[in-house]
Amino acid sequence: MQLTLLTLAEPNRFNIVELLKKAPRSVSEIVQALNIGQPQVSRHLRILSEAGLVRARNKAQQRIYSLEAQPFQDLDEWFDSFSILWEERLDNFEDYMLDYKRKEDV
Amino acid sequence: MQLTLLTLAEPNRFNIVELLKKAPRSVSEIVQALNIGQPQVSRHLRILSEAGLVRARNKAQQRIYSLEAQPFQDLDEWFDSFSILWEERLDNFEDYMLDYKRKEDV
DNA sequence: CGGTTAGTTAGTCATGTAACTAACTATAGA
DNA sequence: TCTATAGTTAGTTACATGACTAACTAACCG
Repeated sequence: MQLTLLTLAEPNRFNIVELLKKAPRSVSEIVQALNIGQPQVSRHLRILSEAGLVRARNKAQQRIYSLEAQPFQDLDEWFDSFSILWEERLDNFEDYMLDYKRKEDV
Repeated sequence: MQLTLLTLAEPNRFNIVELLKKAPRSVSEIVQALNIGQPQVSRHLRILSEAGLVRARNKAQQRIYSLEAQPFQDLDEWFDSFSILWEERLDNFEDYMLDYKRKEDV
């Protein structure tokens, strides 16, 4: 998960992922969409691939990249675990904060 | 969101956030939990703070840091948008893939 | 085969950033 | 006011990583 975050933090890779969310794409399609050269895209795709975020299938000379579900699902769950911060039962959360403060004050 | 990702990608900051998810904490409590010095923790907290992920309140000489909800909520929503990758209606998703392939073949 | 299209790999360079030490600031208490 | 506690800021160094160019590999086609 740590690895997934690190991989997504790079802006070009973030953009590649956004692109692939809409549909699988070939390397040259990705190159056209971003503002960097083909070797750079290739390298970022390798990093994404090694982190398990994308997968490639061959289509003649083309390589069609698409997203893998798992790591995104993992992060989705992780961020869900923060919902305590905003969810309905704010009152309860505040109780818990107060409780913490009480503990501090000892 | 980009910024939030970048900020969270650093392992120590990730750990700090995990800690603060459980409860607000003072700097020294965080220092004890991690394996780096106080200046480093202080610096990471500043970065987290500038990215809007945490907030501090003063308590005598201590600074008590806690999480801000908003950026986590934003990322939670963003990752939700990937649920097309794994959710129930896989069949529909496959249709959509096939549709894409058809487009390719033209 | 020879060429063309599609993509990857290697090597160099520059930049950003994390860790460390040392010095500084602020609050509390005797 | 002097000292101790709690944290921040500054300056240096080292390392990781992204961009670029050039060279390489693979698949298809005439």
